[in-house]
Amino acid sequence: MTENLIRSCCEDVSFIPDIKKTLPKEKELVDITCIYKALSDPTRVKILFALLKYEICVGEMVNLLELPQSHVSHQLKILRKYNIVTYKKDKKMSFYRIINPHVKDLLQIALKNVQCQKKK
Amino acid sequence: MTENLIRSCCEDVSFIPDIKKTLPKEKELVDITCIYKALSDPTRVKILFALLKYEICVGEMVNLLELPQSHVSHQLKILRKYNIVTYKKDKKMSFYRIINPHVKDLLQIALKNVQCQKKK
DNA sequence: TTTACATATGAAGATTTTATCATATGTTAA
DNA sequence: TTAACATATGATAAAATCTTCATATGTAAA
Repeated sequence: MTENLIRSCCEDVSFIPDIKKTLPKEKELVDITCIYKALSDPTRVKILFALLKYEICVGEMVNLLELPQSHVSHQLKILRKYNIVTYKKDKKMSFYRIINPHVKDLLQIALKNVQCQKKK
Repeated sequence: MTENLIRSCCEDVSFIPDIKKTLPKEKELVDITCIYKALSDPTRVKILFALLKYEICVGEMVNLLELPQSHVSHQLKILRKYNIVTYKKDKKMSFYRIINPHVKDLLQIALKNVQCQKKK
């Protein structure tokens, strides 16, 4: 990570406007953090790991997670809000699946990150 | 995302224990969410985008972000807590850089995600 | 049309996170 | 040693999030 970093210097702040230009704008920054917020809860991450392989209905998630049904539904609502999952109704049940194409990569990187840090 | 998903069925819950085995354990789930928590604030993400290219001291970040110095320091403390950045002292100043090897990928994916969603 | 089942939502307290002010620490220069 | 500067920390109020209970909605079977 350390290669070729440009070292700034407090005496010369002239390049600060240049850095500013390269950075994402406020609106974009907030949007970027949305996906991280969506993934920063263990219940939601567990749901998503399951949904990587399976299309699962709410009742099964409740079994899987051993949490109150309302809690699971609320977490699913959050995942829907951020456009990470969608669902289709079949009889009385709602079957969920992932629609965001980047979630899988994000999950895998975070998992690798944990396993990598464990070694130290 | 939809290809080859195994469709579960509430009548047959026998496979639930099998899914459970494949999922990360509670401790690991919490660890996974840590990196997302670290990245789920716009100020921290902005700092990290800058640190992708530059090694920057706190005073410059204050200039860059136009936020109170204490706020910037607190955010840096959080990034240190999660082992995402480190710093070295030079004269009176602290120069920060990224040490986590996965942050760059995570940032790029989230950025792509935003740009991708904008198109819709 | 009742009844039961599956899921979703509202409300509210507990917890966590964010943002700011005031101040402490540590370093360099006078 | 004192003063000035750069950064870090403590305290705290405000905002957001998590979690649960109670209940609403919607569907299908009796």
